[in-house]
Amino acid sequence: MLTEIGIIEQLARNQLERTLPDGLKLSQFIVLTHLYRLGGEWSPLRLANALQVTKGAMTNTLNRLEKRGLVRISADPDDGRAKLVIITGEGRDTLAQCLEGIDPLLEDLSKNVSAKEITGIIPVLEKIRTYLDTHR
Amino acid sequence: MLTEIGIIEQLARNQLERTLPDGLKLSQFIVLTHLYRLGGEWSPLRLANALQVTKGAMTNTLNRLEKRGLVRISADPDDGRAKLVIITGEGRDTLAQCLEGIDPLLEDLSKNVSAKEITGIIPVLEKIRTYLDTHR
DNA sequence: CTTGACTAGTTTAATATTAAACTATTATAT
DNA sequence: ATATAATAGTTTAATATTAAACTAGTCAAG
Repeated sequence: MLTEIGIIEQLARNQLERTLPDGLKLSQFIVLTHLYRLGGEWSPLRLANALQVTKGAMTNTLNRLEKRGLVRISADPDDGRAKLVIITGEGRDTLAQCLEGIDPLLEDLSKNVSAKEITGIIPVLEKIRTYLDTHR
Repeated sequence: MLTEIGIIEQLARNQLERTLPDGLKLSQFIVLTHLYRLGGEWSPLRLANALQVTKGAMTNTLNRLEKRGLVRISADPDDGRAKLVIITGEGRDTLAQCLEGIDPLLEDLSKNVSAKEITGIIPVLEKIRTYLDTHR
């Protein structure tokens, strides 16, 4: 089962990456999606933990997103060690553009796998994720 | 849903990698598992396609496995360009040892997610995989 | 046969990621 | 208050991966 999940992840990653605009990496897209969906200001460390990468990787990803103007990074006024990251208007626009590219893929997928099947597996996936998340 | 799958993949990858013996990478473990489960001789290219990595990555992985004596690589007698890869006895032993390390993880998982739930999602995962596999 | 297109595998340069060392802050315990 | 531990983020060195160039072998058309 985990092998299956691994292969799906790689296939999906490859196809997604192909639809992203000029050099936006999947890691950057994921951070952008996260900031957009959950909203608010996130510290780099919280992002790294939520998305399961190291702090160093997050430093790199955030710097690239900031250079593109897709996120704004500021000092945390309450903690001199920390920073706060928030998605910019341009970031939201770019994300919307990405999602447009992805839509046809999901449309196509939904012709082969019913919405019912998808919604059926999500709770189980969440359970597995939660388990893995709390037992590491 | 794909985000969920992505995070599961990363969590599982991290935990699996921790159980593997001295410096055996997940990529190497996956190749070994594939060769063991499906048996027979596989060309590097077939392996690369089956496991969704580039030929270059497979060259690297196979060289490392060969140096450890876990696979044997020979020239394909029927095609001067090709090679054939097969798992060795030592490879099988090492794999068995890896699986022993993983067993407790799966045991633990099965306490939180029922076998029924797992077997329920597998056909859907396979469907998604097959779809992604044939539409790229 | 010979040429040209294709295929299998390797190599190269660029990039992403990791673990670990490091810097700078904050929290805690006495 | 002060020393120690813990935390947030960056940097570094090592490694894996990728796309693309490259080498060598095969196939197919004429």
